[in-house]
Amino acid sequence: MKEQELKDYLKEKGLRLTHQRENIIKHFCDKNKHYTVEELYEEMKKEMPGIGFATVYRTLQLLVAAGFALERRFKDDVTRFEPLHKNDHHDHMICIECGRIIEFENKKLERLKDGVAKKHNFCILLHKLEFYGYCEKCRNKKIKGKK
Amino acid sequence: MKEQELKDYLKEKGLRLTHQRENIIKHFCDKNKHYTVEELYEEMKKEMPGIGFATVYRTLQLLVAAGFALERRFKDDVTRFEPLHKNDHHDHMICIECGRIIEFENKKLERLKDGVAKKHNFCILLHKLEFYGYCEKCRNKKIKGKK
DNA sequence: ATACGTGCAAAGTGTTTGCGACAGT
DNA sequence: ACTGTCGCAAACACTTTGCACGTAT
Ligand SMILES: [Mn+2]
Ligand SMILES: [Mn+2]
Ligand SMILES: [Mn+2]
Ligand SMILES: [Mn+2]
Repeated sequence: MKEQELKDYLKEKGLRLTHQRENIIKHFCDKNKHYTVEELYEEMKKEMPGIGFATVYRTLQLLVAAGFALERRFKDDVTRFEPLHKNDHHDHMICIECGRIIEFENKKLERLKDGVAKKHNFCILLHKLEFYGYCEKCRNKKIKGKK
Repeated sequence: MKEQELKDYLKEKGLRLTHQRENIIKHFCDKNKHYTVEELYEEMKKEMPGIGFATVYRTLQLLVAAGFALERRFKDDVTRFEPLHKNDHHDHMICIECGRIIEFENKKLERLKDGVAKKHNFCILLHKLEFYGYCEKCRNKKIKGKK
């Protein structure tokens, strides 16, 4: 379980398991969301009214350093964090109407991407692939609206 | 020629061709670079010592609105602008060592991307594809360094 | 007891804007 | 002359950090 792994990581690094960290981890790690610091901070305040923004901020950095979260930034230029569930890599489609984020993975696309990098003798370490447009729901709404 | 097209655009919109705009356009539009506002501002100061940062900033916005430049943002989170040469679409590989940007286009990748979007009933309007890693030069340097 | 962590507020950074003076038409 | 534009400086919108106090170990 994620929480135990985290505890081990903290111990190994000589870091402490505070109530704040424990609660943040419990709240964050099993979600499937792309949180801004602000968003997570707002949710945490409900459970721990005194918690500080900086604590949430620093705990997210910690989770990234520990390999339990990923930092992302989409077109709105706000830093977001998502819990890393497996060692899965995925890319994103973002609806510019409702903000919905659809995750996808496509092996063929990944292979093709690696091929393109190789063709340019580029040693690819990471990549970013994002689609922006309308999700199914919003596109349907648009079509209806026009009638 | 680009400059004439711009003049026509300005006239059509009731906007003015100032010395600042003229010089910025001359300097920027034929380059093949991805400028931050600051970078272009520094270069423009050499030709027009009194020019203001805000003028460069607003002129770049104007060029984007007019369809003569594209706004981009890579991993360093600074807004960049590149002159739009044809109606070409391209994606980028960015060297995390030297900052070199390699542009590429791959029809197969684009088609595959559209297919993936379609599979998810996502109406794709724009996309971002960036590779980060080492360019050929920097990768070779790294290999030599290790010997 | 000893650091590490917290909450607050301040500082940092790049982006954007209000405004009075200036200049293209 | 009439506006649009300029340069400056201030405002913004986050993100990051310093510090005195609190707390896990
Ligand atoms: Mn991918
Ligand atoms: Mn995701
Ligand atoms: Mn593309
Ligand atoms: Mn480019």
